[in-house]
Amino acid sequence: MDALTIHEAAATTGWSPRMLRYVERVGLVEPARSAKGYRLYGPAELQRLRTLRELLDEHDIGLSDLAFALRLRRDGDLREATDAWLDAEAQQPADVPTTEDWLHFEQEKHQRLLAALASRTTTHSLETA
Amino acid sequence: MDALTIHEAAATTGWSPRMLRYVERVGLVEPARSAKGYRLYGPAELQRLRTLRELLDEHDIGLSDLAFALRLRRDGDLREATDAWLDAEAQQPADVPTTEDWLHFEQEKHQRLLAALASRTTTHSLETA
DNA sequence: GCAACCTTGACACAAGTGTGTCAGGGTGGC
DNA sequence: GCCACCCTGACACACTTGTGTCAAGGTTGC
Repeated sequence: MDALTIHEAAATTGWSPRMLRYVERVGLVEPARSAKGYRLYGPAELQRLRTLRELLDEHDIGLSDLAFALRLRRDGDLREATDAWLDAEAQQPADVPTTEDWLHFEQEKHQRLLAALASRTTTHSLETA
Repeated sequence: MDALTIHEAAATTGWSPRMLRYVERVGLVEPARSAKGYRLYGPAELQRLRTLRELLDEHDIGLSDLAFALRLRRDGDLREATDAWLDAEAQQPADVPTTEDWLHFEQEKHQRLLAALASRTTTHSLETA
C-alpha cells in the first residue's frame, strides 16, 4: 500500500520521473514493479533517492561515478585489478611482494583503520570486546 | 639517465604522446620534469602505463573511472559517504547500526577476505605465521 | 468511458571524455 | 645554427552522460 508511482516518487524526492528511470537504468535504485509493469517506490527507495541526491551534490560526483563504485564492489576481479594498480603508485619496482607480505600489509592497514575509527568515536576500549 | 622523453615513452608503451599528456592531466601517471619542463618517464612510469592499458582493455573501464577510484582512496570523506550509501543497498530501514556493530561487521568481512585469499593461493596455513 | 496516469522508444542538446592535429614558441644535439 | 624534438593551447570530432520533451500505446479510477 505504501508504494508510490513514479510521479509521486518524483514529487517527494526532487528527481524528475525521467531521471528516476535513468537512475534505474544505471542500476543505482531499482524499484519493484506491479503486475502490469508500473514502478513501485517504497520507503526504502525514497530514502535512497534522497540520500543519493545529497551524496552527488555534496561531493560533486556523477551517477556514473557511483555506478562504477557499485561495479567495483560487485566484480571482485575488477576490484582486485584496480586496487592492485592504484596500490602500486609511487612504488619502487623493487620486486613483487609475496602473498604473505600483502596479507600482512592489509592486516596492518585494517588495524590502522580500526584505531582511527575508535579514536574518532567514543574513547570506549575495543580490546575488551 | 634511464628516463625517456614523451615520444620515446609513447613508442614503448603504445600510447600516443597526446594521450600521455591526457593521462597525466587526469592524475593517473605523472612523470617527473626536467629543469626546462620536459616530461621524464622512468621505468616505473613505463610499467604503470603498460599495465594501465591492460587494465582498461580487460575490464572495459575508462580513465575517468580509474580517476574516480583514485579520488576515492585519497578523499576519506568521499570514500565513507559512497561506502555508506552503497552498503545501505537492499537493507531494511530497521534502524541504524551502532559503531560497534559496524566494526564487528567490518572485522568479519575482513576475516572472510583473508580466508578467501588463503584458499585461493597455496593451502599454506596462515595461523602458523 | 474518459481523463490522468503508466510504459518504452526516440529526438534533442549541453557538458564531459577520449583522441587527433595544428600553431606558436622554446630546447637539445651534432 | 638547424632540425628534430619539447611545451601549452586551441579547434575538431565521436561517443557518453545527464536531462527534457514528445509519440504511440496500455492501465486505472471514478
